[in-house]
Amino acid sequence: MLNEKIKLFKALSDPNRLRILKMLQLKPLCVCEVTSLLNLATSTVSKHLHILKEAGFITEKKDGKWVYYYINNNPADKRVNRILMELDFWISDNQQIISDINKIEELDKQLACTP
Amino acid sequence: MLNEKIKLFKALSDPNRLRILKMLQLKPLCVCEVTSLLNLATSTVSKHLHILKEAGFITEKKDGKWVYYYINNNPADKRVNRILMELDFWISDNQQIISDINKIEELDKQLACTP
DNA sequence: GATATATTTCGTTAAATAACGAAATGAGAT
DNA sequence: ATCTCATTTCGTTATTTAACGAAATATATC
Repeated sequence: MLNEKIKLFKALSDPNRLRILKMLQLKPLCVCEVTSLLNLATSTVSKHLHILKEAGFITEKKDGKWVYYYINNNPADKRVNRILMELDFWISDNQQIISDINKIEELDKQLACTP
Repeated sequence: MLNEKIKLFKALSDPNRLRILKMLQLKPLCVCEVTSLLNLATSTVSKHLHILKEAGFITEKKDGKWVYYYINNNPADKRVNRILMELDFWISDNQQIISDINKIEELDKQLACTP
């Protein structure tokens, strides 16, 4: 079904989801860290992560109390792999992305994941 | 702006627009031909074509009474070029697309573009 | 210039999407 | 077993998107 093929493009059609992908390429992050970086409601972030996972871009793994999200290193869909490999080609030179990456460096998990 | 980068993915996030791209790769078509093939309202098709044009995938050229749409051979955005070059990679093996292509072969312009 | 006809624009409707906060869930820590 | 959080689900709202038909526009042809 053509609608199935499109899922991938739809997943990439949101600024926040692209930001998440780039973040996770730097290192795996738990939901609360991503939430802190995007400054969105946790429920919203959770949904974005779900969409990215369904499309095959990311995977999750529990670690202690937290669920960490990872870039998927073994995507079933070769197109997903291509996009992940060439992500910079598709969303290069973006100020928002650069700022995100800087924030990740100085991210204090203790602070980000405690109310 | 990240929203600008996304325009390309959004343009690809619709089944009918992907069908149009593949059709035009076979040969240029006027709006009424595309309309006849997609079986949608002409106004709807016109909008899809506009979105594809805005994203840089296609160009238009008047010929007689008709406006013909072409795959853009000189996209300003290198990403657009990549997608056009590798379109089969992104939407391969789709029954709908195959059926469209068959219909184009036996398309009678006279019939398609006259009420 | 008038007419016929293809195409675009406009206004509306229905469906999909993104966001929020609150409530429910689930898994580790006590 | 209970408690404590992080996470997900639910219900709602606002925005965006896709579709239609009717009306407006534009352009060959007569």
